[in-house]
Amino acid sequence: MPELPEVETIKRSLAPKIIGKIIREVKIYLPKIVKNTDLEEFIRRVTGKTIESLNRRGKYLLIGLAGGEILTVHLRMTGKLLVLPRGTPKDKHTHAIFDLGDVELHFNDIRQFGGFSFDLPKLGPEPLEEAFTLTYLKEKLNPSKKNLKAFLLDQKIIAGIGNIYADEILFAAGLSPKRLAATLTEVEAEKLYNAIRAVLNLGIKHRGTSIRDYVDSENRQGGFQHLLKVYGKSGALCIRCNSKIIRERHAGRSTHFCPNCQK
DNA sequence: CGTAGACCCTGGAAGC
DNA sequence: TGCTTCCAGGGTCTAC
Repeated sequence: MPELPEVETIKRSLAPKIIGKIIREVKIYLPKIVKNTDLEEFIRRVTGKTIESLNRRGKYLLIGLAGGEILTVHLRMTGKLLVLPRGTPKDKHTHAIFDLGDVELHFNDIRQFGGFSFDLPKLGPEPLEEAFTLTYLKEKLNPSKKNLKAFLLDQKIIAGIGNIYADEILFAAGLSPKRLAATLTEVEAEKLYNAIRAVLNLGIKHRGTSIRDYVDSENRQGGFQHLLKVYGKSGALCIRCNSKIIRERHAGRSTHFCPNCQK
């Protein structure tokens, strides 16, 4: 579900509520949410640890534990992390509860794709940090054989962009998702670079996009869904040129764009 | 190296 | 009304 702006919003709402708290007990109701580690070992490595930090890398949340270990969380499509009063009963889709004393952290995930790990895969640079430069983007565009949709979704190239923001970025840049990455001109590469930063920053400013399931740690929806220009708009008229927005499948994902003004 | 498709799941919407 | 089909914001694996 959540992409960079949603995970960033969750991080900001969650951090003041959990940093400094001690994980007194962990209950796992669905063992497969613990990835790459034996369940008993996972519980042992987490229990009794103070939460010292909360960071984001791409679409991952990084929970820094006393002693230096980092617990990573990926919410995939429908995962939620909710801070609730002590004793709140679990619901049908609550798969883990972290007892933090006065509050509990509930991991809730309808589709059961998300989970916890002590590993973090290799990811490209953060698009809103200094490491992501126009020069870097051009260096990656040039040899790539992917179309722009697949290029933006590749977490090893840039971390954190998902299906919604990829479509919105390409609209903002005036570029077709079908366009091959290596064919961009200097000017187009710069447009893409600026669109990536502008759209993601705007998404964060509006606290993410809530289309179906996304909420932050206080169960609040985002507001960026009201500002979408192409995602979910197939059949509607393009705000720039009045042509019909279409939907096609690219890179295995539903892709929305204006066939007239996205070149 | 690249991509296309299957897959992990549940549930809501749309089609018949 | 009820049954079926399609669709969903992600990432990983396999096959080619």
